[in-house]
Amino acid sequence: MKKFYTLIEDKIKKTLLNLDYQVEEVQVLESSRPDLGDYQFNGVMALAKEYHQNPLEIAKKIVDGLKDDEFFQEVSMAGPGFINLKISDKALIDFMKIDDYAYARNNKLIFLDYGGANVAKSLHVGHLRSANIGEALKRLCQYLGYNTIADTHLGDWGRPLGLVMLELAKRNPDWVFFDKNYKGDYPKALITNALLEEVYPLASKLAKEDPDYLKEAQEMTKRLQDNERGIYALWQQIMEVSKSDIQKIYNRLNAEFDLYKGESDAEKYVPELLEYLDKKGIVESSEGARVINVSLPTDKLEIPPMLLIKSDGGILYSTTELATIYERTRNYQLDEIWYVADKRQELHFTQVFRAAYKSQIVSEDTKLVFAGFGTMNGKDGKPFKTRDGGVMRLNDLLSAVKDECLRRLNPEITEKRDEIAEKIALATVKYADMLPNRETDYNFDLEKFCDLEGKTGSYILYSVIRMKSLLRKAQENNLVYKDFKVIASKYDRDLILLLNNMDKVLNNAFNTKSLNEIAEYLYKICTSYNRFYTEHIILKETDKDLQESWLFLTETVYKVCQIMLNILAIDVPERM
RNA sequence: GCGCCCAUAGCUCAAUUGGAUAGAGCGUUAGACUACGGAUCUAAAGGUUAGGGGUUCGACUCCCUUUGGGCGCACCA
Repeated sequence: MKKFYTLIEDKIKKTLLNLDYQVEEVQVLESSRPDLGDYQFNGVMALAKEYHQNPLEIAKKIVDGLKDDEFFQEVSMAGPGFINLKISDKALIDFMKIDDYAYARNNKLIFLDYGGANVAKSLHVGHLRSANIGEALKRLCQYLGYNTIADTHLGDWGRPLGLVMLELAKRNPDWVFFDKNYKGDYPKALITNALLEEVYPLASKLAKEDPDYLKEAQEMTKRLQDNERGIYALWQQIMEVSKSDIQKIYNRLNAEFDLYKGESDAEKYVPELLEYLDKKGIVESSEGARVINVSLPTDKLEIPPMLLIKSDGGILYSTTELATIYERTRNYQLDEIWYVADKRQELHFTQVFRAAYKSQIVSEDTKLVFAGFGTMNGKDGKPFKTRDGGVMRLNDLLSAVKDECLRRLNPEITEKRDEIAEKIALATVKYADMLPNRETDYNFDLEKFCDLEGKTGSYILYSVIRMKSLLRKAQENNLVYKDFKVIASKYDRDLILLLNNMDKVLNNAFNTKSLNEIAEYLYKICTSYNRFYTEHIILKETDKDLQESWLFLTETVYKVCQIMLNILAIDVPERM
């Protein structure tokens, strides 16, 4: 991978070392004052403090050390000691010619846990963020050379299942699943998604209103956890139906998981885990329950203990979560595990992570990372509800946006209209979802998702498709674009500078685990390109060197956009 | 009660983690097509970064404080 910032940073570092300033790392930033330079170096003030010297004198020495380098067109200082750097056209042209956009592979393995769907419940818009962010992070890791494993970790074991089965039992008391003494085979095909979608919300509501109903649900949950034969058979049928529905929607979202494991898989490891923990001697009794104390002496505020076993002997979310880590670290040699979940779960994960380290289920050099995202709220602060009061399903959202895309689609396109509209809709939804900062709370607004103009996924696709179309026409006219020769205008130059940010953007995104920087970057490239595009009539240009350079630049921009879109898991249709 | 997070243009969001003049989209207003795709492009208006104090060369960012919101605090997931 070619790295433009590293080139500049190395030059500055070398200069500083020559001047006897001991620095580990030098950071150059894109200039906030384009009138003064392309890049800025702000480290002088810090050096002045460290070495008790006048910052302006240090800045002067650095400028003197750099200004003869033909890499720079201009090096100057300003204000309290900012260094402004303007790159020479020759350096930019040389860098443009380098065709190296791949990262070296490394042998690190990152496990990503995202999606977090619950079975027996159709995916709704609240599930969007985890799937989008998680999938994009996974692809980002892969692009940067890491190995990855993705698991959606289905919620398939706890009380929700107890609730569903209780309601089914109330409606069908004569079903043999519920007969403890029944020894025969169980009937098939009793469960449908429509049934589950009706039953689950109802049972959930009843449990909130009626303590007795809740108690019965707890008993049902316990029967499942105790592996009662009929209950387990019914559970399997629910799983089968629900899982395929969930997979369908994740496929629609381009979320590709290596594993569709769930809490039920981790549950098998619970007895082994409990034995392990007992041997470690870190499990304590508290009010009839079994807990792990996870507070540390260094804590400013107290972290409450992690609840391992309920007083009725049942297990909990935290227990299966810990068992999941136990399972994963035994099956794979992991360097990091990333959790992409609503940030309200932060305390829970803090407890689980600490318990995992304390019990040495994971070693200290395995990084457990919680990448929390902001909560999705409705337009009026209410949680994303449609008019009828229900939660909007993900499929309905996608279909609504797709309708809008179809309505808008170029009427001259007669083939594959549905497929194209689907891709544009997905791009629009995904882009809108990934544009805000990962940690900020999110206002769900259907109208906003249906907007296809301005800073949207649809705009990005339009721009990229237009680039492709231009390149196709150039090929049809037998125009070659094998080399980059001249920078003709500020539009060309701005675009080139933007392209040079790529490595920096990807690494920032990786370090902060947020995609908005990539989404933002894509938009910047597209607007910059569209400006360039309207300024130059490329196919009509008579200066052949100029024309070739413009086409070469177009192809490079196209290539970079494709890489970014691929990371965000957005597909580009041929036309739109 | 204890604690965490948030408050930026009319609306929805950014701000390279302490850098120079706080940026985008939508909306509003005014413009651009006998040329490569108008889902485009060019402009304008819009800000005491909730209020107050502090830290320093420099604060949307860090500290204190007031107000207003959201969230989490063991047998739910």
